[in-house]
Amino acid sequence: MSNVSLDELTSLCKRRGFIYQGSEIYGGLAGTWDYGPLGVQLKRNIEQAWWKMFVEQRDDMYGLDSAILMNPKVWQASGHTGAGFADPLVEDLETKKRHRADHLLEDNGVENAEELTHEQMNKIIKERGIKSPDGNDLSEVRVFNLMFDTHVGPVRDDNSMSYLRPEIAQGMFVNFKNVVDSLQPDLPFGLAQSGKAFRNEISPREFLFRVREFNLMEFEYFIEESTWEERFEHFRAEFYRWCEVLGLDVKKMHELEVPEADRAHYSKRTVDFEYEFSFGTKEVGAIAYRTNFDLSNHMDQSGEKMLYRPKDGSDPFVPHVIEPTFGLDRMLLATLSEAYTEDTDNDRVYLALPEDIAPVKYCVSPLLKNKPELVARAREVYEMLQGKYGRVVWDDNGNIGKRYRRQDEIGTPWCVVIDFDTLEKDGKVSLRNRDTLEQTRLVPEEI
RNA sequence: GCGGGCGUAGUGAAACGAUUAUCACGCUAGCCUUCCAAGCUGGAGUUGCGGGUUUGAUUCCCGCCGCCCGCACCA
Repeated sequence: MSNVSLDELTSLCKRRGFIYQGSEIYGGLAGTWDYGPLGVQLKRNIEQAWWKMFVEQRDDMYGLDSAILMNPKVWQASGHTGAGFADPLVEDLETKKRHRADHLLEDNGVENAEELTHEQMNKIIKERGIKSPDGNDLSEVRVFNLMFDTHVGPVRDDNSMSYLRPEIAQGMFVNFKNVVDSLQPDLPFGLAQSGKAFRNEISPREFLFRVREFNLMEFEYFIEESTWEERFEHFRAEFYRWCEVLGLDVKKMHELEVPEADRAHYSKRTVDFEYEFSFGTKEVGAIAYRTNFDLSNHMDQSGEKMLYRPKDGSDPFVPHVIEPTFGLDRMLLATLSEAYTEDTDNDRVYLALPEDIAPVKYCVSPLLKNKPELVARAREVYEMLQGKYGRVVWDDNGNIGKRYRRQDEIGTPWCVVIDFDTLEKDGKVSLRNRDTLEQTRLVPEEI
């Protein structure tokens, strides 16, 4: 619909109270954003729509809300303390370009380089005189860990070290046994949760797109191995149904079949779902077939039996997993980009947000502010609508056109105006539609 | 993290080594206004942070923070 620039969108978000830069009065903190009053309402509406569609309206999905801090053994079992999240990097001393040390070694004929320690990598680079792709000397190997570390408890030593979770999936894997024991779900079933995750990105960019603290919504859907392709396709279709809830144009959604070399360490197949942003076509969600990598590893590491026991008495097994992931902030950014509409015919900008997720549902105004009888009736209607469909706001500032423009910019789908005909004729109020500008008249009880 | 550019009200801009930093829109109070940013009269609000040079710094210099572009990275 629109191809709004990030600058314009960022500006509107700030001006109207959707999103502010994190810690702004102290000069900001890169990669963090704060949701203002309208932004948090929009975010919650999206999250709730997701929960409703995928958890409440299905009988095979179970909700969960696990802790952000986890036992560090979780991250060893999941592979996040190794290559990928803790990358060994070297720098070209001339060009200052950075390269993955393990990739460079493999390019130079060293096998399984990612399993080497950094000391071993340094040694090989020195012994064999390995240069950068541009033929220059290299710096020492340094680890760049994408996980934020922290310490749990009063003593700051290696034993107290933990991490802020870089993904929310592990909370569902480690609770697999608990849910099976307490609810005895039949396979297939899913665990769903939404929440914060943290990644210490090298360079945050593009507004809400690449950030250091973000919200994910995802589920782990446990299946029998033989059914994985069928389940994968099911969620692929569901993904598009979800995009419609957000009002996203499916023509702007693109699938990227992630080649093996680029896939996560746990994944046997991954499809990224990308949206055409003004700054490029970028990932907003994905579906990954994680096999039984996670449950198997947790079973090995913890000694707990991560097994599903079929009720027909056949052999227990470790289920496989399909994992659909939705980046909440990225989805929200796509939703705003899509909704942003320049209506030059009417000299206005409005957010064509779907009614279910718009932060404000109704605005109520007296046609004129200086007529007490109009104001009084408008107040009654305002109070009547309060809480009926979510957020309702009152606006009597300036003139009616100004109020419409203001509500347009925050995406309020309906404006209710009380005028003289309301009082003198039939009690009907006007209901103005954000997108069509059309007005209908009806009694307030019919709204 | 590297290289380049940039940082003045909420937004977009202007100006200056020196009196109280300007303008538009927006916001706000009052008047007015019988449905799409009209008008009138008021009001609030700005030099990112820290240091240096200087009689005097928003302006010049340095550091930090942040933003943009490119590279790299991106489970």
